[in-house]
Amino acid sequence: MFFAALGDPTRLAMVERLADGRPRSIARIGADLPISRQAVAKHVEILHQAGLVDRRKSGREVHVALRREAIEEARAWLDAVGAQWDGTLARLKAFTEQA
Amino acid sequence: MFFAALGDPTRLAMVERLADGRPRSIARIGADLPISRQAVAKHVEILHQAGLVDRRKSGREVHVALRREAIEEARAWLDAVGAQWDGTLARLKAFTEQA
DNA sequence: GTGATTGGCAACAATTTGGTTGCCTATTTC
DNA sequence: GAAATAGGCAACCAAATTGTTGCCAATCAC
Repeated sequence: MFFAALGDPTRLAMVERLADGRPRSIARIGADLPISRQAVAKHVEILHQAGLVDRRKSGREVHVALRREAIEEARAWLDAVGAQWDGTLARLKAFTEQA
Repeated sequence: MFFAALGDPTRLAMVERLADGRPRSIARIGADLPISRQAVAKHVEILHQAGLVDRRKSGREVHVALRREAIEEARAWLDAVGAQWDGTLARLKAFTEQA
């Protein structure tokens, strides 16, 4: 799940750092975190399964990059919730049904 | 935490239904869920601690309402991530430091 | 007042999660 | 080639999460 992946503080910090768009190796991601490389690898795996990051192998390293589309998906979900709240969605629905 | 509260599928479903802006009692929220009322109450408590819902006691019932500001906060976070990606944030920072 | 309904509290069980360590292979670097 | 570095795999552990049940108090409906 999407939000679940962002729900862990360690992963949220990872995402925030990757948000500059620059890919990083697993070792590099873990460099400023107080956990083992294996723990970092597990978090990356969870982010990957949630569709939040891409992994590209290059030599002995794996470069992890944030997927921009994933962020936009999450925004779209929140927009939908906000729209429903406004009643905008209901009005839009009425309009499309009429047309 | 914010995203963690949205990370559970049951709670996500609750939020989606509450997104119409209408408060509901705990019993009412649980009516179409396959879990006990006590489990529902626990989920509501988690949503409340995350700042996602308000609770208003009325007689023997507790009315639970989604907090619109919470949704906007989440959107703001995602916007910030997107902005950093664009470099917009970096440019904004350069601007404010110059001023 | 009796009975049903709403919700709180506490104890408990099962599963998931977040972390560790040890060992292995592959790839650089010298 | 030897040593160091990057990462995968598996076993294991502790703590948190998600759910349950039983019981209790308050309130509503008749």
